[in-house]
Amino acid sequence: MPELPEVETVARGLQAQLPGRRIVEVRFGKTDFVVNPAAIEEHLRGQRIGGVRRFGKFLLVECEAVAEEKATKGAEEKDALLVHLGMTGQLTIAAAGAPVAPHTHAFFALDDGREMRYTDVRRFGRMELLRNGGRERALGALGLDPLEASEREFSERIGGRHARVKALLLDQHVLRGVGNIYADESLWRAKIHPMRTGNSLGREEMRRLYGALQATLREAIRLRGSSVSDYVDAEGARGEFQLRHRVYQREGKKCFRCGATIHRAIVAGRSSHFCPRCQRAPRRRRIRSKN
DNA sequence: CTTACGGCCTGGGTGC
DNA sequence: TGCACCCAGGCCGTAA
Repeated sequence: MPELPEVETVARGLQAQLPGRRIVEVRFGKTDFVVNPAAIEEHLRGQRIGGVRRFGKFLLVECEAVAEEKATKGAEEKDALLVHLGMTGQLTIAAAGAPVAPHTHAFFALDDGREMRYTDVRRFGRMELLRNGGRERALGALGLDPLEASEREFSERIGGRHARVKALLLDQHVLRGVGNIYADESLWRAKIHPMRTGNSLGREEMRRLYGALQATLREAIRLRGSSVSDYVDAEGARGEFQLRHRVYQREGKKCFRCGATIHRAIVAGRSSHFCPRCQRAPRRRRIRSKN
């Protein structure tokens, strides 16, 4: 599942390969995950790739018209191809003649004979061309990057909320980039139960969670992400952080810290994995009803 | 406004 | 061999 570390790894891989390359042709297979595919085909053809960046779980492939076409466009914000990998999306670079993996639905032919390809079994991903002002509309509501947020900013965003901490970590409007794997792994490291509410966390717990989240994300980036299903990097290689998972998809196995049995429960509508001994459950759920 | 929840999208894996 | 069912992340509508 591509979350912040996986998307960061893909972005770095593409950034190492794509800047300066010109897109000579765009082709699509299925397009139900693409916003206005015709506009992408027409507009990106001939553009030069400037750079590739990650924003939360989104990839931004920044493009610009080459010199002779610039005059007609004027000086405006750079165009960017926005890509969200969903659950099973893969954005890879391949030789144009290389075998095409099943479920490959987008091809961006480059001027050096290679192709950037988008493969996505489930097609829960998304692709859209962002032009003037589109960036703010598409990304403006997202929260802070957890690796850029200060401990104070983190505390302010989590601490004032009544929602469960698991839901808050997953909420892209609170923090951008955290998904189910890294929420569960961070909560385990910080010894905090996923059903705790944001405003129930003490100063020390908040400090632990902030530190655990950053440490987990940084280590996962270093190991090039978690390959639990389809995730691969821009070169098609799997990550290794799945080998370091302490709770995610370890239901019934022993806690690495205390030996208790890892549990799984639905929290915030998502499978949540935790150690019932290390991560103490809150007293009780508050239940709201009318009278 | 905040929170919780169910449904929808898709198709590989699983279990019978 | 077939087939119903589960599940994943993001988003949206609805209700409290």
